[in-house]
Amino acid sequence: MHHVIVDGVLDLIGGGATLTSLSLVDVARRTGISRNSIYRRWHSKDELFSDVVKSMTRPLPDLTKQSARENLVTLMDVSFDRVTDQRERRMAETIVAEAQNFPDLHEQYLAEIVAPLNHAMKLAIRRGKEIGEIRPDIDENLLCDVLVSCTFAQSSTNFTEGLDLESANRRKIDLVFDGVSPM
Amino acid sequence: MHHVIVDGVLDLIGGGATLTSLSLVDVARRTGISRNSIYRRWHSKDELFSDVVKSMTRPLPDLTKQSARENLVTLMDVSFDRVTDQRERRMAETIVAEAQNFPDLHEQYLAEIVAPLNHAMKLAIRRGKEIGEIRPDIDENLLCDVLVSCTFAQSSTNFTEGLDLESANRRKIDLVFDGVSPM
DNA sequence: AAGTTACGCAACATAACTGTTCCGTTATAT
DNA sequence: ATATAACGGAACAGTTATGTTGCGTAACTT
Repeated sequence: MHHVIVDGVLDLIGGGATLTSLSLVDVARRTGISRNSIYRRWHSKDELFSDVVKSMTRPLPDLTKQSARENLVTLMDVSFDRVTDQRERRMAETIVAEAQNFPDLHEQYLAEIVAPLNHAMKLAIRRGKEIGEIRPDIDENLLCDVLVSCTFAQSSTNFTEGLDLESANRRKIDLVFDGVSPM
Repeated sequence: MHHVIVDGVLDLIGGGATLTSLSLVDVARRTGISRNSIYRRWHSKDELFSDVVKSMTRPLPDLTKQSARENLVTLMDVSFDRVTDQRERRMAETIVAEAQNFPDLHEQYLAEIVAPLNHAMKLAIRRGKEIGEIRPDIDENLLCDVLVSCTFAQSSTNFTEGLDLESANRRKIDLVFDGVSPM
């Protein structure tokens, strides 16, 4: 039941609803569960949304590869998968867009979804430095920012025309590693 | 009057409202203009929003510098300024988040806001290739995607801690140009 | 089998936005 | 000065969500 409702919320958000506009009436209609039962379980929309975000957390892969490039591509792919999922992407977009209306939810999102990816990225970068694959003078925050941006922004703007999504992350990593200047 | 209402909408969106949740009652209250007058001028919320997006278009700077790095930094700064503006950033985020509910608006946003920046970026990249500042084998779409992502994503995730925003764009350009691998 | 828990259905008052209408007032133009 | 256009105020019915309550039923426990 819990899972059905959380799932229904994700469906509705994925279908175009907004955190503000989503009504518990909609959720009840969608899931076939009485509005009453929903009110019994969650005392506010915020609590329900919090459980939805909790359901979105997934374990990140371990950094098993020896190559920093490989590890970073893996992380970007994971993040990209998440962005590719219509429901979770829309949920994330809506949380960002309505951060002011749901500040706690936004914070939870940053802490449970964004931060872990960020942390793993930095770890991979640091290891890349240790094994001499990344120059030691590179700003970890800056590089991390660039890479995470690439996976997140892809959804926000549809400017990616004629870009092979399968290999995009790998090619972006190569681009950032090798640079675009002539040797 | 026209301008006052459009401005009021931007204020409200910037203050946390959603395209869906924003009511013309709110707009009337905010602007002090009677709800009646608003209905007379715009027959739907979509038309009003369309004018709001129109008000957000700004001319992009010409690519006057000789250096591709400089031109690209300039473009990223312009884009970053836009993202820094609380109202326009929120408007953009909301349009993306509610693309399904307002497909025409989303298309207009892509065409009038995103596409021009994208186009200018690619032009700058192409010139960089011509003058030998960028390797000819670099995929323009890929590079453009990475750079535009950086400016757009900055808003979506607040992972940018300890990053000097003033110089961030320049340093990102340098990072992408020079690469992170040891020479 | 009896008790507890969870659920669905229905109703309720309250509140908010919509779209439209009618009417009075204030500018603006010629 | 007078006609036209633009505006504000107020009211209207229709729709929708909220939060709560009462009641009947189904399932699960011991």
